[in-house]
Amino acid sequence: MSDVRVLSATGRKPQRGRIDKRRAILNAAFAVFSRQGYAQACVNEIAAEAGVAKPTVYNHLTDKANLFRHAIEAAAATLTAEIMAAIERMADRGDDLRAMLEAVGHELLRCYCDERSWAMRRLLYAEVTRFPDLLDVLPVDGPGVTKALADRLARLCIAGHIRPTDPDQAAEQFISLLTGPVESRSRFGTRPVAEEELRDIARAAVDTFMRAYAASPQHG
Amino acid sequence: MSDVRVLSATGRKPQRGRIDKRRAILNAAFAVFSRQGYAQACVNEIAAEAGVAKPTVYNHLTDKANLFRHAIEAAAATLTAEIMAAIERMADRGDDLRAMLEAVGHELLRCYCDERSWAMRRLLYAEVTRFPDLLDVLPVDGPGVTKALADRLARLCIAGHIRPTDPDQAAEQFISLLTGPVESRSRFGTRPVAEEELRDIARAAVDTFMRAYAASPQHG
DNA sequence: ACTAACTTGAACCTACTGGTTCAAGTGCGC
DNA sequence: GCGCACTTGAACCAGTAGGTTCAAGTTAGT
Repeated sequence: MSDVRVLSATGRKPQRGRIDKRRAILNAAFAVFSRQGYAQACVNEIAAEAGVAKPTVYNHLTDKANLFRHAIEAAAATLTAEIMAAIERMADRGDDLRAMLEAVGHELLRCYCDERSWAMRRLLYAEVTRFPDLLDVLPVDGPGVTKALADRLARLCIAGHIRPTDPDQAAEQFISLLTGPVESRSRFGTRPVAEEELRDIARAAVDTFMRAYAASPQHG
Repeated sequence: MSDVRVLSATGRKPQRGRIDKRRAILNAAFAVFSRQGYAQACVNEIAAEAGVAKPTVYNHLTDKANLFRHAIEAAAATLTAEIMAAIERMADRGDDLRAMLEAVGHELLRCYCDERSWAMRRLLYAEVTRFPDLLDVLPVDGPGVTKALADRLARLCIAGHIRPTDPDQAAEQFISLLTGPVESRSRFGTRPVAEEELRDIARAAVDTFMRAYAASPQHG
């Protein structure tokens, strides 16, 4: 996957600054792609925003397409890490199911509404025909997070806290109940959603989810 | 909204062929934009696909931007009409709530999975920053359809078939339960979803919805 | 038949942008 | 201090595409 020879012919190790430059380029690339979209984004501008000369960009990442790929992947890795941390936190407070689901739901929505997150979804949605494989890196509503959530739900199922069901489907629906409403209300991320509204959406989603999936009727 | 003088100085009426040309242009434009995206689409190709000379395109729709706008709006009108018809059908078979919801859900998903529908969502998602106002025309998960569905649900609520709730929220969640799973499974429309799978998703959505919203526990 | 509206094809202009080249420079290990 | 790897800036090339112009049709009302 790495595009550039990091070991030269003489075995000299790459300098410290090089990797910083690469990171700067990828960050700038993601920022510019986010604002302009793939086709409209201009490599010149990316180089400028990264504080780097244009040939340096082409030295690190051969193509515009490659630049896009790696920029997306890098950004997705960051975002996904944050989300996974939120899901891991589900393990802790195991007493109150509803409170726990609301907490994790709210956390997920906060990640989902992050500016970078919207930008990433916009880019992936737009360029899915040109870069079909990139879908796998999608945060929040991507396969990775859904799977992780399904695992958690499966445990809750075994523990008898939710009724017996297909955990994959339950996770899918839980995510949908969270992200769907926020999608329309925020107009694809162009209008900021108040923190309070996010809470409400998460609460409503959990309420519906509990009514449908809770083992004992504890939604009183 | 119309860009071109349809009445000339002498009051001559526009020819029959003119409107046909316009329609051909808009259709071709939507097709090409769908395939290529806004920036990558080339007006030359649109003209060619419409069987029309390039200046004719600029005669009817001044700009590339305007061309995009009108192409989207025209396509959205068509799609929305189909969907509304599906929702109207909810009025009929009023006996079996579950069957009715499954039917309309399945129908909605079929519209949602139409190739044109995917293309439209891709385009809107991608260009929402450049054309923020276009979001209002979005079919299925747009404001129009959600509102119409909410109206239906409100009636069901009054009739006592579903428990007392905010119909807007219920509609929002119903749509989310339908579209969310299909979104991830079809990889943003790049992978075809089998008819049978669509049925399953609709069934699962309705099941969860009924468990959460049905007045009497009729999900036995 | 006359004329105004519209269409056509092709050439044309202009701007932009992906990508390359090159000579001069810079930092760093030895 | 030497030399290698990398960076830089600027010029450069080539392809592409939005938009215009123009002369030559074509259509259809009167």
